[in-house]
Amino acid sequence: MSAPLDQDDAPTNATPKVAGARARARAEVRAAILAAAAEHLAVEGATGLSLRAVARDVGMVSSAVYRYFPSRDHLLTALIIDAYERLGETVELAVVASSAAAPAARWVDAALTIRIWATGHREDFALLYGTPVPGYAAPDDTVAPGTRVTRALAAIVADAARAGQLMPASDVSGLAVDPANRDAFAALRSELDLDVPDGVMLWTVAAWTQLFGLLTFELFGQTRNLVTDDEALFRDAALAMATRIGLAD
Amino acid sequence: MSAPLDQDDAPTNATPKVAGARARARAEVRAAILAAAAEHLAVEGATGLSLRAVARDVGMVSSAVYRYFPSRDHLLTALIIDAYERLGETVELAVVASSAAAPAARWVDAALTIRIWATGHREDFALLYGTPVPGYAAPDDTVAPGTRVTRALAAIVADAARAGQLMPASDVSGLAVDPANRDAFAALRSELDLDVPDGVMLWTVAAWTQLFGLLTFELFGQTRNLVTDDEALFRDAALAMATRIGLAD
DNA sequence: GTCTATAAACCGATAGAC
DNA sequence: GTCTATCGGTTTATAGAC
Repeated sequence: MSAPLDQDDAPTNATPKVAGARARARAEVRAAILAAAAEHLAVEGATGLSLRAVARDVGMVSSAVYRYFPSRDHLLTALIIDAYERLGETVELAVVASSAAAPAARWVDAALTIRIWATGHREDFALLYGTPVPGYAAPDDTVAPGTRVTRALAAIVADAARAGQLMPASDVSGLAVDPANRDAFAALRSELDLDVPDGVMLWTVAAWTQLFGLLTFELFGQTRNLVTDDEALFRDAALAMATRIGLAD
Repeated sequence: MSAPLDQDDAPTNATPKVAGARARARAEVRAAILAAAAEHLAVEGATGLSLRAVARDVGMVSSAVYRYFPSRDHLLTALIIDAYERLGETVELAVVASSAAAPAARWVDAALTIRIWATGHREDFALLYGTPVPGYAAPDDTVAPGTRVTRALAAIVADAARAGQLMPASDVSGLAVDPANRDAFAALRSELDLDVPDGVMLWTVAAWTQLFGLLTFELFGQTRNLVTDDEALFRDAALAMATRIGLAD
């Protein structure tokens, strides 16, 4: 551990003359706070995130942080949105990059991309998909960034359908969905440009929950000693679901 | 907000006289502590579980609780084991009770039983399957109770296999599993008396993660506005997985 | 085995000087 | 915008009287 700093701490960039561009400085401090908070997340979890501790790490005093984030919950919200955006962007890039590949391969690739991100950012994964922080209600700002991953996955299925590379088994395309959810599925279909039968949508949703269920089990220790190679199981499961959806390989 | 109390607050039960058969009294106090702790879990989550607050609720002083649980972590462990046992017992009972029914129906029934328990005990579900408590490492005592649910689900597949009511599709029974996990699958097979091909085991594992993934999404708010009737989606997905495994209906 | 009292930390949030 | 100082609360855990 190094001694706490009470001066600027800008390792990569040259320190701007402090009287100069206030706006830029502010953005930098904000980023520094977020970075320190993210580190804290890894150790104490979201519940234990403390503005004071973060301030200490970044070399400020607690009250100064309130100029950047009006409360602990606002800081938490910023962290959540950031994490959603980074994960979403990562998956979107992978999906775009693989657009020439076969749909099933694209699905598996996207799934593995999610897994790599999740295993490399366990604390962020827990923040997004783990137990909600007690007493904290995520504001609506977080919901749009949260859909990026889902949209990216759905785009693979949508692309396949448009390209005629979606060939669901007969017992899938004819699968009936509970009437209670028929309207919701219709809304989802248009929302995601997913011009596929209900059965395919059901399996797509199933595959989606599957991916995150498997990751949750792996990262939260539920598969202790269950399997030797978690990635291999994940890949096998992802491929099985892809072919079940009807994605061509 | 009501004024804080410094006296007993026992709405339903009469306060037991603190003398008498020490051993029984001890067990009762222990149970009272656990009950109060469980209530607390619902509000503050596992991370925020506080021995003092629990002591306050049960009408003791904090130091007295240390006679029953040597530390906060021991209390947490007891809570985890209790929850696992209760869920496990619930599912086991359901599986036994349905032993005369068709395998697919048994699977859906067991799945719905899990869901009912989970939705009725959100905090326990989060404790067992949510984000691990930072700084707390679950001791090995918790792993055996944790397998009860899994075993109960696997028993349905095993029973079906023994009764000749397991008819996996040809693309399932012939499904190859990554060589890295072949030994693990073999161990699992004998551990669970699951005399089925690798492909069926893979789909069983997939279905298992599926159930909990769906529940995690539902209970942790990931399916906000996604679907109208969560139970219906859950049932549809469970049935789809059951038939995919090859369970007869 | 329960109590009082205490140590030694921690927290979010605010007031007001500079 | 950063600082000191502070309010009013929280926690785990222990010492020692009864």
